[in-house]
Amino acid sequence: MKQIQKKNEGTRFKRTPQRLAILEYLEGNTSHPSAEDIFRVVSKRYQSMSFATVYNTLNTLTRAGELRELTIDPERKRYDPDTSRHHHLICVLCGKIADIPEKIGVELPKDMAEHFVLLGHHIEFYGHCSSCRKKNKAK
Amino acid sequence: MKQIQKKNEGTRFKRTPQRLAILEYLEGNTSHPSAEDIFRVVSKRYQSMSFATVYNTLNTLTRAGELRELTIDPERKRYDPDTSRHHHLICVLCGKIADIPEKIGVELPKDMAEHFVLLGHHIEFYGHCSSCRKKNKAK
DNA sequence: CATAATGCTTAGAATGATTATAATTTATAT
DNA sequence: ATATAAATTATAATCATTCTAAGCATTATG
Repeated sequence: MKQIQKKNEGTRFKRTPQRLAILEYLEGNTSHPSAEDIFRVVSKRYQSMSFATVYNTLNTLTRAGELRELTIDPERKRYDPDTSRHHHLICVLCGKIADIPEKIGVELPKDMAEHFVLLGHHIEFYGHCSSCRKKNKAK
Repeated sequence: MKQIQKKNEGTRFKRTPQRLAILEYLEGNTSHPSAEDIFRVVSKRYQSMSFATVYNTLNTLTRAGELRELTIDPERKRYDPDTSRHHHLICVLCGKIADIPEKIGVELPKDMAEHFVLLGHHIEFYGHCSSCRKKNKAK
């Protein structure tokens, strides 16, 4: 994300305070926030901030390849400032999403691999996170 | 899907013509249709069919474990009558979604596996399908 | 086979996420 | 300083999905 700020210097990407506030919030953020999550936090500082600005900025960053849109939550888009290849682990109890490094070798079955040009893949792991696991034991 | 029909005999699942038409359409269907896709086809036969009935039925089937809701398309839910564990291959050019059998061994990194109770996983493969590949070559 | 009870269907309204619009404001390069 | 292009804003619009309330149809039962 720091790169975003650098990368966009000297381009026609205007460094408005609203955008900088959104970038600052996203920088290193591993919570996979929705647009609303972002709006809620950032609009506290910039009271004039509009929801539209959040969406505009997220779309601009996504188009620029600086942000990854996640299609994991069926109710809303989530955003991930980590655009490197990695996977996700979803707690089906609390909904938290964690990152998993891409060390996992995965292959398409041969018959399909012959016909399909593979560009990438994404794994969603489902289960119970450690904190929910503990809560359940406590019962 | 045939099982749905059997399975629900004798239960309080009412076998209305609308539901049977939806079940028939879904039976063996590998197109991963959206609610609208289903409505478009099925409402041709049952002209009185309401969109709400499609949603109601899809939700009922999903809750009964007879249908799988896919969170792959960021714009809308897709439905898969194959509820067995398997993965998907998405053509980023035409949007078609194909099934991949679950023969693929995948493991969580050890440090994460220790803390997380893993229930399942789902892989999305992205690339170009054979038909789009041919079209592109033709240019 | 008649009927009650429950569950289903329906149209339309409501909701919630996201995008579009159009006027105003601001960052940036000159 | 200022022009220009681009961003912000409030609001309206759109699209998928859910809710509601009234009437209707399946199913179990007598």
